[in-house]
Amino acid sequence: MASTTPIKVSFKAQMLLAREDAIIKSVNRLLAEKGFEAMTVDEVAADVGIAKASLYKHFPSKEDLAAAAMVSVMRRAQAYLEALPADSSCMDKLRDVVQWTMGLKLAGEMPSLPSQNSSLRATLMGNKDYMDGLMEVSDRLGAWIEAAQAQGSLNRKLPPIAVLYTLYARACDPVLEFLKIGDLYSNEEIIALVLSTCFEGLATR
Amino acid sequence: MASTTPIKVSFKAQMLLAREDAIIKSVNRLLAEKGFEAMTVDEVAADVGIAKASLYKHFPSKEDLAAAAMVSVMRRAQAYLEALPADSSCMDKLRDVVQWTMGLKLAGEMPSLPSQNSSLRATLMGNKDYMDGLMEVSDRLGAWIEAAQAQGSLNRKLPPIAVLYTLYARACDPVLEFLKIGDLYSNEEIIALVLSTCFEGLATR
DNA sequence: GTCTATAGGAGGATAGAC
DNA sequence: GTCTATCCTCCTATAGAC
Repeated sequence: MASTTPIKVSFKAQMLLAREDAIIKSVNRLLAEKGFEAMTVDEVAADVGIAKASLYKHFPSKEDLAAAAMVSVMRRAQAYLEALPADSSCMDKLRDVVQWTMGLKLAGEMPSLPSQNSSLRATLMGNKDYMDGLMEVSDRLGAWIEAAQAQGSLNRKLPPIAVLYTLYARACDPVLEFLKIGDLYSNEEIIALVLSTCFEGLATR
Repeated sequence: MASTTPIKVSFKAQMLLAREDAIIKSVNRLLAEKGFEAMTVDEVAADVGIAKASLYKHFPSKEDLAAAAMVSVMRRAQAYLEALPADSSCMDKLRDVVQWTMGLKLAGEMPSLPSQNSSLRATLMGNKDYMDGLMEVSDRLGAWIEAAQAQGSLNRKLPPIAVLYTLYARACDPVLEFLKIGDLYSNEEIIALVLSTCFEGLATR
């Protein structure tokens, strides 16, 4: 008995995690598709294939569902930052990250949250996993930004915080979806275009 | 009797228009503050100071309220474009327009609509005033973009449509509100920063 | 933890008197 | 056209059986 119990517990815990992963995956996709307000908990339940009440056993509110999706994305971002080649220049790293986030967005894997909803903001701010991830990512990017400025490749006149926000904003840039709807360019071309306007600007160099 | 009737009618019509202007003004402000989904018709009615049912005598739906606000903004944009000095270069005109839209946004006068909501999209698409305004504005900006490219001040490698979208996107750039919340810079400084990153880019020139 | 069924409430829209 | 009062749908969240 004592020898089987740990295995059983571990198995159940694994099932639990697998289900929660499936939930987060659905939430992530639906958030990317329709946004927080338009996404309903019924849809999430239907998409996962479980009853709505079961969802609420895993996550106490719709806001927490969204927060879990954001934590998931943040973890992926951290992993991506970690995996960047150490011999890249800081400027290239910044380019890579922006490119990666835009790829996520175009692939329908970037949750889009209203920056205005207050109950959601409160939940996010109270979520330690999310805030820690956000802080770490911001610190890393901030360090690269300052290094790139010191090296002279990034415009020294721009406050690092403004640069950071500008990079973050590419993850929810409406230009991406507009160009995608226009259907004139491939995802790669769209990313290259927006990446260019972001770093090189609209004006001729 | 016959002599007073036209005056009475005109007066009543003027009152009607004045009230609708007040409604649109409230809608505009609330849309800028909270966005379409978070704004409730009850709030609009309370803000205007009339009953909700009265609102529905003027506008048949919440979507039409938002559309009216967008038409209003579009008219202001058309007037602004019209008033730009004819001797300015096309590049300067584009800069001026973007600067103006960002000023509107920072002043809380730029309605923010979700690009995803389908019923709203349908109403907007079906609104001739809005579509006509959008077309005219786009045509004007498009002409300036192509002229600026021909003249060499705007990057020739960028498709004009991508440039147009990029300029439009400044009207709802989250970087503006983030920097405003940070409270480190004045509105003018924020606008100058974003304008610079938009046209000159993040990389050193 | 999963289900069915339902509470509870917000919010868009309307009825009908004046 | 303005009001009060109400309808009705949708959606978050929960109760309670298994």
